[in-house]
Amino acid sequence: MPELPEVETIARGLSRRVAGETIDSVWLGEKPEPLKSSSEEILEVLSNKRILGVRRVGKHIVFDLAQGRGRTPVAQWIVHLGMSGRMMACTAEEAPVKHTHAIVKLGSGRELRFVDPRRFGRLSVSRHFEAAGVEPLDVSLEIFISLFRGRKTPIKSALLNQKLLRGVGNIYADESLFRAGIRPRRRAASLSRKELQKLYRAVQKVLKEAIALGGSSVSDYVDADGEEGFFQLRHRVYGREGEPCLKCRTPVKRLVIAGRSSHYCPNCQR
DNA sequence: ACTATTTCCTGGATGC
DNA sequence: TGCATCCAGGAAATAG
Repeated sequence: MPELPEVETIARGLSRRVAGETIDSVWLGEKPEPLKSSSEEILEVLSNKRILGVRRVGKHIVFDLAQGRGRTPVAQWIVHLGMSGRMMACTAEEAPVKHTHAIVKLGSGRELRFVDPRRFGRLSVSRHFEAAGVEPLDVSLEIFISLFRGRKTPIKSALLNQKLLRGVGNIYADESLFRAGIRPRRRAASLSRKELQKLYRAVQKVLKEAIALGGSSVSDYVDADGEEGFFQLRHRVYGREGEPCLKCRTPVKRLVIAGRSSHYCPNCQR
């Protein structure tokens, strides 16, 4: 399940492979499940464009597009991988795998393919893409603290809210809360300044470590080159229900908050 | 203005 | 072995 570190890894890999390429043609499956854009809009915006580069915004992969040989971006192609989405760069000879919903043929003969078995992913186009929320790795401590002011929702839910912080998903929310020593059910507004500062540092540390390790490969995540990440080996609570806490040996607990599994150590987190 | 709940989707795991 | 059921989760939609 791609969150910020996985999407960052994928976007970097894609940029390395397809930056500068022209888009020759686009094929969209029957139900590409576009977010805000119709199939017609996607085809219209992508045609005759060149990919300037690929970057990550929150959990979105953003392809910056220029007209013809131009150097200024005039539109963006935005891909959200959802739960099971994959964006792969491959040669035209490779047989398309099941659940391929979009194929973009590039000038070099290579192709970008969007594959998504569970269909939670979304494709869209925009001419002025702006995401809600702030980037957790760019935000200042003061702004970070202000995000949670007056919020009665559990801190876990607040971390998952993409309109506040963008890019943090279930794994990194749990791992950050563990490292900050904060229970997931605590009301966001009840956290002290000191606790929020710990959380701020924990979020940034966890995300940076995960990016350095190529993300977490749970279920079937692989990056743009088909490589697995290694941060799952550093998970301290996520997916470890019943197993001993790596700090104090207390069994890790799991509860459901906002419909999401939340893992924490009842002893280390207060 | 917030917050909580439901919905979408399918592969894999579990249970009988 | 095979079939039914449950579960995972991001974010939009809906309800409160």
